[in-house]
Amino acid sequence: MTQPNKYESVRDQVLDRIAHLEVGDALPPERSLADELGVARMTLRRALEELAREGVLDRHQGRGTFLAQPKISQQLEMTSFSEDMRRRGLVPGSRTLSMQTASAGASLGQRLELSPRASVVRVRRLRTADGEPMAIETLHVPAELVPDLSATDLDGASFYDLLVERYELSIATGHQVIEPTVLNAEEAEHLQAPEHSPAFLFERTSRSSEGRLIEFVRSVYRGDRYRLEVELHPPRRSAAIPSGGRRDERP
Amino acid sequence: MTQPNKYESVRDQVLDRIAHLEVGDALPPERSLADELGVARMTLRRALEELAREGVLDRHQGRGTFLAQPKISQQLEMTSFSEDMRRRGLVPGSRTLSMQTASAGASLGQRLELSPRASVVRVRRLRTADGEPMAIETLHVPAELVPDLSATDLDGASFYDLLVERYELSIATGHQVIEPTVLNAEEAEHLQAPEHSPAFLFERTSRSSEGRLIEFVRSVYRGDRYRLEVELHPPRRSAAIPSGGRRDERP
DNA sequence: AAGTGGTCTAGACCACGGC
DNA sequence: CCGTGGTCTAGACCACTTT
Repeated sequence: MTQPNKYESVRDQVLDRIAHLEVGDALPPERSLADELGVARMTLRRALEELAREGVLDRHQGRGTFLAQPKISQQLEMTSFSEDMRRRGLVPGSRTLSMQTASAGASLGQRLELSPRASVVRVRRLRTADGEPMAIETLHVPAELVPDLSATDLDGASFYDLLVERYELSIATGHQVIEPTVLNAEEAEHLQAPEHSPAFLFERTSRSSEGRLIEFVRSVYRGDRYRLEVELHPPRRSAAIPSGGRRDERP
Repeated sequence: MTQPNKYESVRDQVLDRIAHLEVGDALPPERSLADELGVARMTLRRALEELAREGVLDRHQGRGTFLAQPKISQQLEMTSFSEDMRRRGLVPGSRTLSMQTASAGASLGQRLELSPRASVVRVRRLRTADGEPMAIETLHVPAELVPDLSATDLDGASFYDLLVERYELSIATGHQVIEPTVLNAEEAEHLQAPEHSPAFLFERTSRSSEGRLIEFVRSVYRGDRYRLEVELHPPRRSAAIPSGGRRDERP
């Protein structure tokens, strides 16, 4: 039991416990399952809530809890390109276009919360899916975080895996801005798509669990091969800006 | 007390209770606040968790709970255009471009889970923010759900509010596909933006809590005025597809 | 050491679905 | 009616931050 919180380990125990079930099968009732796992029902429920939120389980009051159909649109999570492609049933690949180390400069320094004189590694990669060009990714990382990083390290590999395995850095949270754009001539050439054709522009900054800024990534994705799908959640009532205004009042 | 769940009313009471606070101010400790509101601490915590998830509060173990800076990036929730614009600090508006009722036809019938012969209301609206064109929205609703809907009903109003107030329909969940696109000549004219300039294409289907399909909406947003911001959450460990694979095992 | 939020417990009752 | 998940309670202890 290396997890600090019991409900996390309970979550994993539940996953083991239901590994042999088919989609649509019912789980044991909460009371029995809690008993079986030796935890309070509230603790089990916390684990089940997380699994339901992740889309693994469907819960219905009065009926029971069931193994859900695996979801495809678990999008906009903090996944790497590689993981994202695998979820879409494609084989991810990578070809490094350029790599250099230089001082951050004003604007990049600000984004990475570094001194403008700090050294930053900039890697430009063509990302492929099933061998076809999918995106151009420009990665910026503080040089001190990734000593001895070489271009071949990144060929065909997941940067996030490399961070964990070699530099013991793991990314915990991120902030991403998404805009529509069109391909310029150079991007179009790399991506083997028409110039001016629609594309996504993603700008992501990622932090470690300690809050340290680890990367700034700018990615351009072909609009004809890549799209986002999201499940929209229940409208959070008035919420959000509690500025004196009236809350919703029911008659 | 018209809310069925106590934690919902507690949530609203907390919002009232903190309405006069400035950003960064501390809330009373959970124990006192629970006492004051006459509920168990667990119930109060459920309300506080929701408010923290919505971005209204920041909570820090050992320090306290604080009124958060209003967030801009609460994106990709199931909000209406009107609500979305308000959150961005803009004044939403609407001008109905066209409205007609016709039979669904094959493809639209499929999307709306209707017979191809079923009657569907199609409304095209120009959506504005601070008076400037922001998006073109094409809404499709089964006609039987919205008897006597007229074009003026929708001028300047939120369709979702109208659904609730007049038709007693409320939207619970949705599925949205997001693609980059470019404006065609007609869209460009309505949106007062250059032809071929980047734009977002959203296609959304929404359901009531009973699972009934209520609407299919196709929206084109100006890429120079609208962008998405998302907070990326921790990578859900192996999860999601519980197909016999090993869960993460720590030594 | 004191005070905060975070977790966990054991049990009660409620709301809903199916028999 | 019974069994299910959903809510709520009162209290305990833990982990973290500040004094």
